Amino acid sequence: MEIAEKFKNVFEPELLNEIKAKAKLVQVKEGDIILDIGQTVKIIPLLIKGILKITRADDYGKELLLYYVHSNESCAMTFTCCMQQYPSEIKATAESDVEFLAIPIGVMDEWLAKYPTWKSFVMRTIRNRFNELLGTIDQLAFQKLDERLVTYLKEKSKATGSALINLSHEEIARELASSREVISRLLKKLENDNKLLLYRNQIKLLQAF
Amino acid sequence: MEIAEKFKNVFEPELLNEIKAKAKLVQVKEGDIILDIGQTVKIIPLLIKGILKITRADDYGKELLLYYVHSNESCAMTFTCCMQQYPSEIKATAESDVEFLAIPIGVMDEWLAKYPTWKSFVMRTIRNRFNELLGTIDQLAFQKLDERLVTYLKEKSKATGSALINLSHEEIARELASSREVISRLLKKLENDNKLLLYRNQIKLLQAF
DNA sequence: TTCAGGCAGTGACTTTAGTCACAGTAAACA
DNA sequence: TGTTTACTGTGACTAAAGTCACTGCCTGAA
Repeated sequence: MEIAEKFKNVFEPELLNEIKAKAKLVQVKEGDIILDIGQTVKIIPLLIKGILKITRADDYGKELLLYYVHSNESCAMTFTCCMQQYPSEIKATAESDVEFLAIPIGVMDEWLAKYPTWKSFVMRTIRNRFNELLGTIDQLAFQKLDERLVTYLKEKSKATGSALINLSHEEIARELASSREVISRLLKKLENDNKLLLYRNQIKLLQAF
Repeated sequence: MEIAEKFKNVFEPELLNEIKAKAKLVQVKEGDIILDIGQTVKIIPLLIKGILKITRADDYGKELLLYYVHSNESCAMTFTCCMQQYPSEIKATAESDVEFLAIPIGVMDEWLAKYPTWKSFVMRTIRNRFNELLGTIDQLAFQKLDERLVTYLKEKSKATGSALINLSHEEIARELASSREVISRLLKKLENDNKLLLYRNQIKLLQAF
């Protein structure tokens, strides 16, 4: 089994064996919703390939991007939710085709006590997600929409590893909890400032960005 | 030692003994800063009495209230920061006179593996703080300032257990990352709507609130 | 008792963001 | 190929929030 190899520098050998024995490989397609708000957390995902997008939504359809989960990472929310079988407060969508190891929540408790590498993985993950949420809060509280848009595009580009971003203005507005027209205008201003080029469903970031 | 009694329904007896042996009682005055942004976390606080206010600040002085830590609770940030000796991303101020048990971070690791009640306390705390951060994000992303102000006043009242809130408009503006004049106007509107009464450095919430 | 400093109220204005309406254009597909 | 649909651009307006400037008032220290 090649899969657990990805984690061989993260977890101790015994734990890797446990993972091999207990985890199930799951594959989902781009756009699939892994977990929606209100659903009960049933597994802990360990990402092997692809990117998960974690978002938050209000009662009437508005949405907001919180952070991405990359390969070799996991989602802190699931750790803490699963321990006591609480429903999820967030939504996880496959940003690209995704493969992950689904770890049954039952082993969480035991592994935490038994495997130091698991414990520090969990703590590191929680710490990172906390900081990402704080980053999101900073953006919302202290930055204007044009700055948030720039940050968003940079992150998106970094996440996909490309200067070409395939998104409509509508989708961007959605993830920033704003509106399409406003995003269109701000993007146009960035284009006029030679920071990027606009195409239909596509944005190309330039060096100056 | 009476102190650990407060936690006798939360932790197992052995752990209580350890706490008695290793923790140090600390008393601070209203307004004291327990931990500032950038400082290294040296202890885990277990609150016995009073309220801690956790805030976030940007590079140029603007501030934002994140959440309160009440009696019998702790701060999730310190858990995860201390594990790897990272600097704090947040600021903790004593909202009232505060007493807490300072637990040396060294024991964290050991207790997590050894005491199930400690582990679930930690996980519960992390989960609660996550949800509070999500609440803050919701407010910022989806609510207008007048709604945020109302929520803020309600929380404040709940935290202190009183319908009388001793704050200047300036301070409120600060914690909502807004400006004094705007808050003054919104408060005035609430007063006109018979939701509250305004005094110098004091606000009285009415039933209608 | 006076007076300086902190606090509150408010008018006038600017900036930022959101909304409405509509036009033009690219892509999809029948 | 022509038609439909989704995406983009933009003017005009409204709403929300922030800023500036000034006034008056309460209160605590001299």
